[in-house]
Amino acid sequence: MSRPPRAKESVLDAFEAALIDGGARGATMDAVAAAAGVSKGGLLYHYASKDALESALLERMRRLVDIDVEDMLRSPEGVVAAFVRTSVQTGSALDRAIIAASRLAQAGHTGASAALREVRDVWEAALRPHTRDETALQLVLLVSDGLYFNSALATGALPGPIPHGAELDALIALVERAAR
Amino acid sequence: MSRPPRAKESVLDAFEAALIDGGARGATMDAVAAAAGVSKGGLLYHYASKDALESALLERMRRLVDIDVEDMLRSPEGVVAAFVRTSVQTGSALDRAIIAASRLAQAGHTGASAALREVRDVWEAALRPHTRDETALQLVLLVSDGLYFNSALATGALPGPIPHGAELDALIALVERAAR
DNA sequence: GTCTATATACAGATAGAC
DNA sequence: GTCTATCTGTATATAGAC
Repeated sequence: MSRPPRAKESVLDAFEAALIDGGARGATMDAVAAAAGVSKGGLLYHYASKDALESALLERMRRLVDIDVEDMLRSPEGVVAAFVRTSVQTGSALDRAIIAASRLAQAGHTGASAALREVRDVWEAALRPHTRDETALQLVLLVSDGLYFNSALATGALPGPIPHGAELDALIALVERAAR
Repeated sequence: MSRPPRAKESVLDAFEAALIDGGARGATMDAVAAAAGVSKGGLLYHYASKDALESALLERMRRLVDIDVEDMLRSPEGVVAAFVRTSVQTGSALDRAIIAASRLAQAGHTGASAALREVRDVWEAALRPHTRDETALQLVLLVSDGLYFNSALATGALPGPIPHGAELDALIALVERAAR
C-alpha cells in the first residue's frame, strides 16, 4: 500500500474530478472509468464497489489534512492567516478532496459528512491556541467554511464570489484583527 | 397561481424535506409522492417532470428571500445582526429552501447554483450600506455562508457545530465590531 | 385530479474471456 | 490486470382507467 498502482490512483483522481465538476449525479462508474481511461470492469478490479471508491476518497482527504495542518503550524505568516489563505486555494490536493467530499455529503452520504466534521475538528484544535477565545475561533472557522461553501457551489462554469489577491489579503488582515 | 392547490404545495414541501434529510439521492419521485400522500401519477399531474419540481423549489426560494430582506431591513437589532442571526435559524421557510437548493446545487444542478448565487447577490446589496467597506461586507457574507454550509452538511442525525444562544450572541457582537 | 400499469433508460455489479 | 457482455434494481416518464 506504500506505493499504490498508478492506474488505481488515476481512477481515484478521475472520481474526484467527476464529483467536483459534475456533482454526485455525474460521478457514475461509467463516467469515472471513461475519464480514467479504463473500462468499467477495470475500474471494478481496483475498487470493488462504489462504496469502496467513496471510502478511498475520504481516506485520501484524512491523510491530506494532517499534512496541511503541519504546514499551517509552520507557516511564517501565522496560523490563522495561513488557514484562511489555504481555504481559498481551491487547486490544492486537499481542497479538491474536501470539495469532492462535500458533494458526496450533500448527496446523502453520511460517511462523508462525518469525515468532513472530523477535518473541521482537526482544524479547530490546531487553531484554538492561536485565537483569543472560542468566539474568535468560531469566526475564523466560519469564514473558512464560507470560502469552502462558495467553492463547493461553484459548479464548472459559474465562478464563485471568492476573494483573491489584495481582497484576500485585506480579508485575512480583518479576520486576524478580530480573532486575536 | 395566486392560491395554488393544497396538494401541489404539499408535494413541494415533501420534495424540500426529502432533499434536506436525504440529500438529492434520496429525493426520488417515489419518495416525494409517498411523503406527500399522493401516487407517482398524482405527483406528475402537478409537476410534469422532476425538472419542474426543482424549478418550483428555486422559485419559492427566490420569493422567500425578498420577504427575508424586507424583514432584515426593518429589524430593530440592526441589519448585520439580523442577517447573521437568521443564517442560523435553519427552521425558517427560507432556510429550508436554501438548504434544499444547496443539495441540488452540489448534485450537479446548475440552475440551483445560479439561483443560490442570486440570493447571495440580493443579500450583498442589502448589507452593503451597513458595512464599513467591501472587506467587512465579505466577512459578514462569509460567516453567513459558513453557517449555511454547516447546516447543509448536517444530514439528519449529525448535529453541526452551529452556535446557539449566548455563543451566537457573542459571535454576532464580534462580527458587528469587525464589520462597521 | 388521482390512480395503476407499464415503457424506457441507466445505474451499480457480476461472470468469465483474454 | 483489463476487457466485453450481461444481470438486476430502480428512477423518470407515459398511457390510459376511474
